[in-house]
Amino acid sequence: MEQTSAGRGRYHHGALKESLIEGACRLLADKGVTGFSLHELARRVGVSVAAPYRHFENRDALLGAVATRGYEQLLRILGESMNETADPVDQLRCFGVCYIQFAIDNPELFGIMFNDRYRSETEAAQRASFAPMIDFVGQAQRVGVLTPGVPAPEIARFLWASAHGLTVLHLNGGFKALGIDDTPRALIDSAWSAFLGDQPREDVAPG
Amino acid sequence: MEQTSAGRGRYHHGALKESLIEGACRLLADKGVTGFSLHELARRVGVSVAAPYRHFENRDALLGAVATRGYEQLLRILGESMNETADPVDQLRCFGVCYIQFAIDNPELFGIMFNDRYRSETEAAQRASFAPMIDFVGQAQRVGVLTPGVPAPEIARFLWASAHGLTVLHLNGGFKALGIDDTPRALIDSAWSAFLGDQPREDVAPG
DNA sequence: ACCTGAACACCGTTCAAGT
DNA sequence: ACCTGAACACCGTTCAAGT
Repeated sequence: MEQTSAGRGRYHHGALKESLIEGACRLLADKGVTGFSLHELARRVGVSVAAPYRHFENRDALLGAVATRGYEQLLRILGESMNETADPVDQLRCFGVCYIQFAIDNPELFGIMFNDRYRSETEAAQRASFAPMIDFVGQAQRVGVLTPGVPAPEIARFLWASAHGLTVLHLNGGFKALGIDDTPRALIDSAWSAFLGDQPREDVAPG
Repeated sequence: MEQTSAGRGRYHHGALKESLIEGACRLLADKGVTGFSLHELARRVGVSVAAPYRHFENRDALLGAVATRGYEQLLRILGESMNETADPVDQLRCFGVCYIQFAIDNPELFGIMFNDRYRSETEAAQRASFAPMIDFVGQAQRVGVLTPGVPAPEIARFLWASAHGLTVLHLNGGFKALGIDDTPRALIDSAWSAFLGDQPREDVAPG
């Protein structure tokens, strides 16, 4: 065998830890949490079953690292999307729509991110994902589109929570029998209309 | 060995299926989904490892039955609590508080109930739990405390979703760093104040 | 320091066999 | 019809041993 990717390639890898995380992300997406196994991951990455234990204390620690990647990916998506408009209300709406879409695109990853089992691993990344949301609420308050009476973290928390609940119920199929438009955009518009006003803006021209 | 409980007691049980579900509920609460195993369940119930397969197609089907029990229990709790007052707004508040409290008391069960994995088993029970909520929203609309313009199922869905999101974030510890009162009651009051008015009623005298 | 080989206890599921 | 016994492939984790 030739040396693998990273250069030094002593036994098998130069960067096994990174390969494990990437492989784990794919394996999780393929098989779900229940189908996820360290044996198969080791097989896929081409390494012995014991090798991952040099880099992660156990299965939970590895899945915690995957969940953390999830938060980083979500943060990046939210950042990109919310920068497409300067209107604070549209930014908040963007957050909700992207949040639901992210969960639809990565259901197994999303399912892991809020599991108490991995909290110690994901805590920091979760807080980092939450921070920009608070900023945008603060901006909306300063512009006068949200009441300044309530602390921004409290409003942000509620917007996050309701987006989260809508997402879970949507993934769970809870809206199918209700005969309601259940696109991410429609869910958010309808849910947040009491806060953000009833008429969503049409196609926003990028900056 | 003497005959067990139910009477006929041919080999071991009269009602193995019921024993399995009850044992599974306890095992789930003890060990969580990840720690839950059919081998240990069979051991606890005092039956061979193959026996459960006469009553459930597989592990998922058994956990689906447990999740269904969860919905039935939640429905009972909601019903009891919401009957303690006749005021529609207090009834809705009751729903939110009970919902969060149920999840705090049964975190592993709650975690299973909204997993897509068991949806086919839980679908009907979930809809049944959701129905009274729609009724109460309808009543609140007729009394004029909620706008009649929006269909009741849509409002109910949103209240459920936001309660669900608050619950998950709360269980996940997401409110600890924010320095906010995070009792179930405070979470619901703050979250729903825009819909249900700002001043929650004090102790309601029962019927 | 980083990885392999081999092993252990445990798990989901199956199936022939018992009553 | 309902259950047992025995088995299979698989999994999480450990540990002595290799380079």
